[in-house]
Amino acid sequence: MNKKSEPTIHDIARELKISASTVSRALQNNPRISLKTREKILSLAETMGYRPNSLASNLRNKKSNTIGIVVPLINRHFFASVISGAEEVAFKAGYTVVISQSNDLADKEIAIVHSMFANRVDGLIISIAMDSTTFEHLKMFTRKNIPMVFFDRAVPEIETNKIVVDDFMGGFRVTQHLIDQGYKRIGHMAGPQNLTTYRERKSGYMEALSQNGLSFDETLVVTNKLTSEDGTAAIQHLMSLPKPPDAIFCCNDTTALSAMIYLRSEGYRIPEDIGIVGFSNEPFSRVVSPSISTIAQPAFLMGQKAAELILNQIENQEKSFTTLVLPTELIIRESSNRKLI
Amino acid sequence: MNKKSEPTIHDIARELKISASTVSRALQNNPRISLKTREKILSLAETMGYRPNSLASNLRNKKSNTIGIVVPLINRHFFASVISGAEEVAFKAGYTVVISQSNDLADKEIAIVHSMFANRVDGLIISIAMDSTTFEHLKMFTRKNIPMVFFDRAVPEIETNKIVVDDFMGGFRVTQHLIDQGYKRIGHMAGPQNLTTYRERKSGYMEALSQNGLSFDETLVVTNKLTSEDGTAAIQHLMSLPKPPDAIFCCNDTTALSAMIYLRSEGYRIPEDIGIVGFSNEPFSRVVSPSISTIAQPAFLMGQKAAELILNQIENQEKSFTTLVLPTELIIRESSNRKLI
DNA sequence: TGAAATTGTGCAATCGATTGCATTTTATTT
DNA sequence: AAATAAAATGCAATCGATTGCACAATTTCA
Repeated sequence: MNKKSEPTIHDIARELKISASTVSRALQNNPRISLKTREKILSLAETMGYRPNSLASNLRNKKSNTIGIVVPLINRHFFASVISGAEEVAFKAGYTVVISQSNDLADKEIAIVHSMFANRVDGLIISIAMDSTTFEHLKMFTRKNIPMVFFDRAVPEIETNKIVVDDFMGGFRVTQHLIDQGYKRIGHMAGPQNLTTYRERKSGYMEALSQNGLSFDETLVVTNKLTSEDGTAAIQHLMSLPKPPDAIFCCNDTTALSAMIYLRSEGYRIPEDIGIVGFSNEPFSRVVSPSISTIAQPAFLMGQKAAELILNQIENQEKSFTTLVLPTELIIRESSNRKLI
Repeated sequence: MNKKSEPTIHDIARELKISASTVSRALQNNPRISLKTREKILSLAETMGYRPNSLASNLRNKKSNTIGIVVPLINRHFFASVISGAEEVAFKAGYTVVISQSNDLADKEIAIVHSMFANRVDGLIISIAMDSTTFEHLKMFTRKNIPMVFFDRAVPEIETNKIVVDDFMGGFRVTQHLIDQGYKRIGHMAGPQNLTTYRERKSGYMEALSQNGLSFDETLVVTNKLTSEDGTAAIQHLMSLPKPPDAIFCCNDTTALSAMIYLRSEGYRIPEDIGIVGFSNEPFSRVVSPSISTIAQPAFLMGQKAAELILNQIENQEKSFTTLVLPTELIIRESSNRKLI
């Protein structure tokens, strides 16, 4: 590759017949260097096209100025938004962001986390893989006192910073809304119950039923991985029950959409015959027809907050852990609005 | 932070009363180290919880095993998909990916690129900011022989690897399709003409008109930044013309959607009265109603190819430059399909 | 058994920037 | 002018891993 290696502070020093220390200090605007020398150095650095080598200074300073972000899939609106928010804050603070996706595979997540440690990231922002059941690789980070923030999907048994949305209230609001709309048999498409996120949504759902004197019917709950296909399979199953539901709270918008598509192909009217509510407010939910009622999660904000938390821990030696519960917002759209609020 | 610093090869060496060189070699499975010593070392490394420090080895090897990716906005489906594809390939090859977003601002792009150079990325994958008009920061990379790949938005004057979709054919196909559907006055919402991408789409549009004996009417072309608001403003303008268009080729799906929403609010029927085609195949385009005809760009593939190209240059010292033109696919949906193909 | 060949390890420099402490230079004071 | 204080710069070690070359240990062969 580039044989002609880059100019270093030593090259500058040699040229000016001074020491590398002086050059280093001048470049950092250290007041111990006289204005005259500093200007000479800065100007030569400029003409030589000098660019500091972060690898070297990171090594010496034992600090990489890098934050790692691990998500299940970059190519998902929610995660991309979180990354976007985190990158924005990190960049402004002079940090670089390295990103990897676990594809929801535990093994890949472990490999990623080890690689991030090898790169000595100063902090880790992570939403764990659906598959992950052991967390030794993450405990390693807390043991080594490397700041970490879980977002969206957290590990309860690891004590560290967490940013979640209020999934319980989200599930509760959705269900209450459906009840308010006069739906009587409300089904639920749940996600993997090893993830707090989905457990909480289900709890909120159950609580709302209970508070309204509706009985909880386990047969109306389908648990799957929430892919588009899962959604189709689930809705088929639910509608084939002896007493099918008249409304469904889906744990994400993808399954909500699959359900809608299937229901419409079967001649059901939405929201008149069946009400549908999703979760996450995907970009498409607003524009499909009927538009999908859903819960908005402040993804971009979540990323910003995650980065702020991490930076606070890195730079201010903040030791205590924070759990941030961001509010969710119920967005009522056509798919559940039969009383036309 | 972590006072108790990490175990290093020296710690292992001291413990075993051997030299750090031996440890280093053993960890790399260098055959010069005897099996017995190697096993002793590996086992101790394991129990000490040793993790190599990439910063140090990167410095020594003058190689960061890192690829930089710069996009206008992470939080955009197309870019997120490219990143996702590139990350996948890079990770498999043992590379870390650092990502930044320019927000389409030239200044931020420059800062990012400099920071990536400071971090000594081994290669750069970039889609330039709409705002960028000077490219000194990118020429620096080519001058230093650091592999680079432009994707989607390339800089013609810089000779390096490029991956683009066939924008010309995309524009051509869209227009030909509209003509086939019997539309007579076809308008165009164009993007910033300093970007090849958008110039090519427009050229394709003009060529199709010409090949079909339709005259090109400059007043039917609106050029803007393709935001949702731009789309609304543009469609209002176009429809207020004395002789408004009966079809519009929008340079992205976002503006196509804005246009559709406005047109429907004004009582136009789509596709009967007006045909609309977008570009990029956003996830929402398939599911809105009417669904939006558009051009699919193989974003994930683009990211994979970009990473493969970069890796090939890094690892195989490939010197020649490649330009990859990926095919586009016209997806005919409701918004333009009045003859019901 | 001794010399040559083979195998295994260690020394020390290197990558480029940083920094505590020592030293030199300049300015200030008496 | 000498003494002291203040300011500017340099020396050398350090961060942790790598590697060419030298040296030591072991094996092989005559």
